[in-house]
Amino acid sequence: MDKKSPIKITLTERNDAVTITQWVYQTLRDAVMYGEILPGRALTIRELAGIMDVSPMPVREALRQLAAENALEIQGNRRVMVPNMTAMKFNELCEARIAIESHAAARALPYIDSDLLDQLRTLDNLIDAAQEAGNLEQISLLNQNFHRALYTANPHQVTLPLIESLWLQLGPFMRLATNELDEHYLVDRHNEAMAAIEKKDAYALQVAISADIREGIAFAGTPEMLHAFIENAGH
Amino acid sequence: MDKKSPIKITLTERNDAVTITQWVYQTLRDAVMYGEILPGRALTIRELAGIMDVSPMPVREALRQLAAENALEIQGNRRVMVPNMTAMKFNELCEARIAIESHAAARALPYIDSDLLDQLRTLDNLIDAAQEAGNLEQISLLNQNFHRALYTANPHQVTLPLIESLWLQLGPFMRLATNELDEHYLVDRHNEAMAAIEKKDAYALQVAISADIREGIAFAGTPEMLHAFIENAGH
DNA sequence: ATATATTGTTTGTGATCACAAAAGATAAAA
DNA sequence: TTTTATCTTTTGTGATCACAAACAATATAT
Repeated sequence: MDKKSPIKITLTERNDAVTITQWVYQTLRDAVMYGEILPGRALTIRELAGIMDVSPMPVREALRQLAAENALEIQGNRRVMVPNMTAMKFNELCEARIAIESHAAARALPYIDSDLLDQLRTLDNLIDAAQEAGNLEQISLLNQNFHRALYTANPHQVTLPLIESLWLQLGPFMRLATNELDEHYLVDRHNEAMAAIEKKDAYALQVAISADIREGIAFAGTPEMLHAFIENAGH
Repeated sequence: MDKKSPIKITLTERNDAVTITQWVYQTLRDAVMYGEILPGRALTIRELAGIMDVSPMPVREALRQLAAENALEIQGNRRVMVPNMTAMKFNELCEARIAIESHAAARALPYIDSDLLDQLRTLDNLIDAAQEAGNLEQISLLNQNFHRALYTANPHQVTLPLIESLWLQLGPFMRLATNELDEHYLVDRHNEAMAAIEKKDAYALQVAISADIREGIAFAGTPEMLHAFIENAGH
């Protein structure tokens, strides 16, 4: 029955306060972000609807939304899939992250108060703990929370949706690489970021954020490793 | 019958090679970009479907896609509308444009050949002509084409969708201001950009693009004018 | 007159169906 | 074996419908 590799999706608990479309969207988004769907694998509405036990309608809407966020790709054939990755594109995504996120950080700086600083410190401690425990998923989740908390300090911020789109596009391939890593070494750049915040030093903050992003990538594996995964991911 | 102000949307010709959903999407996108829909005005699926003489289904999908691109806002009440603008948010959008587009320009620079340079020159001449003719819509359309052509020179480029999202968010309010301008003065920064390209000077290119964006905003009106429009747009 | 309850209407959501296009499978021809 | 043609199945699209939640308007009570 399965056309190609069977799709295995982690189904989270249905919350009644949320529409079916929203639940389907979140579920598929997580599946993409955590690399549960192979790039190039054709996604059909009815198949997903069957897996998730809903009608095709909410799936249609969720797929379209994810495509608009560049998490999925709709080909001319109307086929939907996780886009294939290339080494060059991966690099562009990383550089885009650095450019936009360091900008977002600098723009948020004037709005950061001591409350938020405490909150960031708490997140940083949680990350340290997750790192000792070697929980990779927890680390990347908490790391996202750290960055999100920083950027959203700016109440007029407009770049977070764009940043989330980049995270979504990188997500599946970060995972592919980190799966193979049993040992990892990560300098804590968050401390540098928080020191910069305390000094209200925008430039130092940008440097710290850039370094954090670059090392998060490096943490995903050596360039050679990453490229091997990326180029073979479609097959 | 009209709940509030009647919605007037420019209906372009239906192309049979395109799905109804795509046509509806493009039509609504243009309507938002050109400020044909008032910010805060509630958009209902059935009303738009009636105006465009299609079933509610394609309208639903188009609205969701535009919302995912931050062109529309879905409130908790499930109401859809063009988001209201504030002076601070407007400023954030402009600064985000500058940060991302100058990055995209620098990343495209190594890929620009003489063919594309000629193409840019042609566009620049068309802009000059439109400027003499005083055709505001033509100017902003050609200006977008100029920027798009530049950024897409990079075949691995990933930021154009993000940039288009920013253009969409700014579009309606650029229009509100420019409507009131009968006289305008615009330095041609595109020449500076092309000079930087010829010299393969990334920094000079970023300066030129930044200046072009800033003056495109200034061209939309004095800050005071703009703010007056923005703050009153919702009422 | 103001606040509260009730009724009728509109709206988004999600399910089902019909249909044409795309993909896959099978048979025929080279 | 490889290509080409024909048939079958699957799939996205778009229309229609049922229903509950949101909204608007009216009536009732304070």
